[in-house]
Amino acid sequence: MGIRIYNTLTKQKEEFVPLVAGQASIYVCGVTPYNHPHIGNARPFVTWDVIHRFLEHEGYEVTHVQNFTDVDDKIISAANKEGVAWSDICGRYMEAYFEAIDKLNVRRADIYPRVSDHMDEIIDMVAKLIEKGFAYEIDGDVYYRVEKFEQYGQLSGRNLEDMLAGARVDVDDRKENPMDFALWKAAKPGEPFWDSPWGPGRPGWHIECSVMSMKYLGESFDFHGGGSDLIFPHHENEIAQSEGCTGRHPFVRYWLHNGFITVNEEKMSKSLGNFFLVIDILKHFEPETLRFFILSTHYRSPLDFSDERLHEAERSLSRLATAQENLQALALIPGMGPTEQSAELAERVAGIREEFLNAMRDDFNTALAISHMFALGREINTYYQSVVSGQERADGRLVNIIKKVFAEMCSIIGVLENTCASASPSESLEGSLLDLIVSMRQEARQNKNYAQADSIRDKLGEIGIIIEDTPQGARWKKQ
RNA sequence: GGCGACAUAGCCAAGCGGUAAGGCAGAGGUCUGCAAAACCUUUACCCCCGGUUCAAUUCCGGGUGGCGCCUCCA
Repeated sequence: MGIRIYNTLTKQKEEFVPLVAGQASIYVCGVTPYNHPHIGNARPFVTWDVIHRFLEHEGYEVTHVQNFTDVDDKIISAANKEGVAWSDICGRYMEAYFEAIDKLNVRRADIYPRVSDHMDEIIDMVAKLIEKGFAYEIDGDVYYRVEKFEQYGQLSGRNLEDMLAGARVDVDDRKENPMDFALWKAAKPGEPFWDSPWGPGRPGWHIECSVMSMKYLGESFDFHGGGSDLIFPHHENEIAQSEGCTGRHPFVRYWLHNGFITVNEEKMSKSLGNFFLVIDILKHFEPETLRFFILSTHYRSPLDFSDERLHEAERSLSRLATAQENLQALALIPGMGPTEQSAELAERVAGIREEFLNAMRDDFNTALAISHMFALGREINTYYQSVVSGQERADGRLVNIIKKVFAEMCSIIGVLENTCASASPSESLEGSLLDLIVSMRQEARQNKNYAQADSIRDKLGEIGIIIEDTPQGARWKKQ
């Protein structure tokens, strides 16, 4: 079974056929670094991280490019406000971006191109568009001539007349058509600028992505992603620029757009001021919880954000973490040969794995895939209980298979990946102290001194440590 | 005004032609010294009205409701 993908361009699911067999090229619209990333920003990069991981799992060699729009009005105004150079603002928030994605266990893309490093290529492309008749210069500005590009509106499903009818844009009399958009903007006082054949200025918003995606991935490539608010005008314009320039179609084979994160059912956005910064959420929740929350809904659906939802995600995830703990406990029990039950379980586990993978192959349906992780968790817990209670003997080979499958799922979703690792040095003292306390409590229990045992448990609970008694002794975990 | 997508249990959320996955919360039970965790059982006239079909939550048409894009925005 191949991978099926919903393509915004055709509005339907299509079989993924890469441009080059065995390879997958991805360009994702990244952030404008003028503030810490908010979770609306986090959704595309978590989503694309999973897509990247899954494509690799399926054997594709992935090239993943994600840009930084480091030349922009908002950066300039932030810099002016603080009285620092615009490049300082960019530097600070690009760093913040990387800190956030590292915490969210998002693997790095292969290339992070910046607009300011691609001025020559941008100028070349604008010049070429003028030469081909797709653009014209007025007073140091350069505009794209939308009427010249026949398929304009194809991606967003509109035509020029409709757009004009409902136009809310300020009409600029100098433009040939109100929908014509800027490729190059003449410099205004106090703004950074670059020299060009049309005088000093800076690029319009859309041209950068055409230039940088084609530079690193070629004139035609597989995936282009971003939030659905980018469909129009940004991605529509990218197509017009790129295909107008190269004459090649398609510029992008599969357009993927993620839904928004909302708050009280309204789009989270900086202009509405209802946004939550990743850095702030992580003061109250584990990064893994936020990641799991994002992935527990299909990427195209809207996702309403609230503390309550996050708490739910936390509890759900801990269910999976418990199953993982049980699996690790199982691995420590000396294994014997297979039994009839363990053979059946092995079969069910293989079935769950297939279903998980099929869910991912169906337009990266992480929500469905995760439900199969819960199914596996249930199997693990049941098996663990029957082994621990002596009803069933441990099958070492089976335990290894389950561990492999569970780890495989975790590595695709990008969650519960490092829990096997031993405690970090800073936690090891804490860990051994807790082990000591737990063993003292065990002693009390053995002496039937339940009052003391319960008091220890309660007091640990007050500081956020949960004690669970199991047939093989007590174990502790952080709340 | 133009365009697009969405409406599934108390909440969240998959499915999208053959009468409904999963999670959270709730109820009952098993296990436990007691808990916790886990396991078992339990909770849906799939927004409304038409149509197509042997069969529709799933397709088509029309409503209703909230959402997004058309202006910077992930």
